[in-house]
Amino acid sequence: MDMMDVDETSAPREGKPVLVILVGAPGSGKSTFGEDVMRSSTRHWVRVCQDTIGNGKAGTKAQCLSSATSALKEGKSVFIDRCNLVREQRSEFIQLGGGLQIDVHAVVLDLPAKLCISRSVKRTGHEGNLQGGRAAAVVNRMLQHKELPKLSEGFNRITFCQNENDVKNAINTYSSLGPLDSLPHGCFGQKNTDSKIQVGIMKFLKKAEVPLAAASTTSGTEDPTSQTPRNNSYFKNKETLSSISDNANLETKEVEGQEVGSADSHANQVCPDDIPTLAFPSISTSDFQFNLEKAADIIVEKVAEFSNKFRNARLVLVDLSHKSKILSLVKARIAEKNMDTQKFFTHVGDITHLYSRGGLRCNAIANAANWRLKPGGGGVNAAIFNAAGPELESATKDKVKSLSPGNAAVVPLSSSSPLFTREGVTHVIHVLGPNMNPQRPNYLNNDYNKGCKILEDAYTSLFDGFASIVRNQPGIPVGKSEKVERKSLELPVQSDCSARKYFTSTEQKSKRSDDHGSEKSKKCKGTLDGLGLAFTDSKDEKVDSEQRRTERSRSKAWGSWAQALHQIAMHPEKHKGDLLEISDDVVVLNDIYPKAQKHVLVLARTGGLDCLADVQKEQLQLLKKMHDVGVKWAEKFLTENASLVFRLGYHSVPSMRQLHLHVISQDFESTQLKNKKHWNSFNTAFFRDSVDVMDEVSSDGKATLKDDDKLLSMELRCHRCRSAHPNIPRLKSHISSCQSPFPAYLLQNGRLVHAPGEPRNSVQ
DNA sequence: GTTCTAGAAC
DNA sequence: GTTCTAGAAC
Repeated sequence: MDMMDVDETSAPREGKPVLVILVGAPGSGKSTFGEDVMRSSTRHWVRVCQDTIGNGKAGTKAQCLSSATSALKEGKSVFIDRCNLVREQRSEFIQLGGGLQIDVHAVVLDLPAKLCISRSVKRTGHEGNLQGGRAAAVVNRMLQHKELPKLSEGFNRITFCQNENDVKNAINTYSSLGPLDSLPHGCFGQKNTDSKIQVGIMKFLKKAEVPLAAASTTSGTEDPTSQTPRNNSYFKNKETLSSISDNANLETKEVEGQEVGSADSHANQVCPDDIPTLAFPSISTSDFQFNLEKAADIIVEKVAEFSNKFRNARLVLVDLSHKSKILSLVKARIAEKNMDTQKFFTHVGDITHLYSRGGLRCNAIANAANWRLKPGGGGVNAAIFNAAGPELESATKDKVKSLSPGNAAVVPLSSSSPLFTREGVTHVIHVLGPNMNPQRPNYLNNDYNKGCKILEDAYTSLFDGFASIVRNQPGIPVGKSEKVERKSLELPVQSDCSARKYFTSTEQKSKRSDDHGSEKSKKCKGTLDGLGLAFTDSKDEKVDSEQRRTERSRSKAWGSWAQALHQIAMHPEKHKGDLLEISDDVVVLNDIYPKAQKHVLVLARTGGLDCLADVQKEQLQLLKKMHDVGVKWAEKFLTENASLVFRLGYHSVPSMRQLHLHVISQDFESTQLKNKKHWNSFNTAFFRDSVDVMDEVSSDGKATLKDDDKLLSMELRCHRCRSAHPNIPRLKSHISSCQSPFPAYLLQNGRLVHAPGEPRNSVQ
């Protein structure tokens, strides 16, 4: 504050402003945070507050953006003081900072909801006029939709504060950030679900060492006034590690105290941007003295090429220092070309500690190698060999002896390597670029025609190598392919069993087991082999009946996403871990998008039996078997929860190929039940009760289909009291409390399965 | 089947 | 302004 307005001419070139996006509910203390920092900071700060910017009227995001822009252009650092709880609300501000090539930080005031509410209820004269009783509801609603910021959104640094002490520390950090200082990049202070996932995996791997979700900002670990980023030394791994290991232990205990579910249960927690990631240093620009501008052009060009081919992967250019010239050159080009910063961004940090110190998960890292592929030298090469342990050297030797400029070699990391256990890195890709340093081998004597060509080749080889890792992650799992595929790539354990398999063994097929009963190995084998669906049609199904049926049925075209159940029915042994039961006739599995508390599928294994329309009298026994197995599972679930009620039936027109019986509890309590079609497919005549289907096939040789599209767009009615509701949320809130008995129709013929004596009012 | 998102409905 | 739906893309 005592700092005078710094105009552009007198502002030191290095003293760049910083854009800090405050994230937090009303009452979380955003304004106080800004004010506290401004009170004691030697920087010139501007607080851009949406509540006050409108001069009495409600402010807009656009006003905030323009006000922030002009302050930043004047060299002033800016706090964005609005809730910014969801990603989309933050994105334009991040772009703004990216365009101006300045650091963009998030400070997340993730304090207990109770505290935020009590503060906003109490306060009077709040700028946003949010006070009194209304505040509680608003805060609650906002918090329900909060999306914690991620580095991949484009932040350089994120500080999470979960209690007042964290807030105090963060205020200190920013208060003492002088005009010429900068703060280390990365995630700080987060103890969220990500760490739980990782801990779960590490437990499974039985690794003693549990990675930090991120280096904590708790007092002492961070010195904001330091000009050198804490994570700048490649050679102090051991010391730095032990200095934070106390924290790590504390955190381990804390997290382990919580319920750590199975890997499966985390599937829906996987964040959308947990995708295969390659971190790479700039090739040839340090020791090999390659021209930075030319290198930056090539990096951006090659990244763009890669991104066009691979949508489900991301690349991160990493360098140690904030002052890295190559990073800022590349950053400028990213902004210029408006590149997707989800898929490509820059990161300041140590490439051997991206996850443990920066919260950035990378499956693969690139090494700027020497031609002999030997450890030592210096810089990135020494650091990576050092961090990876002796295994990397031997694995590299096994793979390739030497590297000529412009080439890359993919080396899988042993699961005992600290890079694997601590950072989640499964592969190191060695790259050798062109050399413009007379002191080093293969000196090009400033021939940039050759040099550029070689550097381009080097990046092409690097990205191709990464692509081969991504591609060799086994294919498409049940239902939604991409999500699980991401999951499989995200977690070291899975890569351990799947991706690496590609490199270490070509004889996995001989291992296919036929002991359906054994479930012992399901954790790894199941999930991993389970992902290995190939969509080539199998030859071992009953070809004769297949042909007859395809002739007969009106050859419905099944999309690629509709094949998963068919694949499972044909090759259940490949999916053991995902299945509840396998017999000669049927397979039982949980619906991966359950529409109720309990929702399983009983899948027919007969080839060519795709839907109810394909069913004939010859399948009557099969239908009975499916029904019996379905009832058996319903009864099993009823022993766990007697209040459930089950209904068994088929969709008149299923979305997934391969005849399957739904066994679904009638609470319909599921976040996966999202739209009218979902509801109506289980609660109109479109849903064909199994008992009725069996009766009809028995008497007429075929089931009646109710495939009118109108059924799926019918008004929403409660399945118990038949009351109508305007939309899905209102319907769901109604059914969560509706106690009416089921309609008489459902109470007949055993259409519902419930525990003996339950529900009380369902007596026929 | 899901995801994404424009724009209708409130 | 926000919530919710519905259609397209995959």
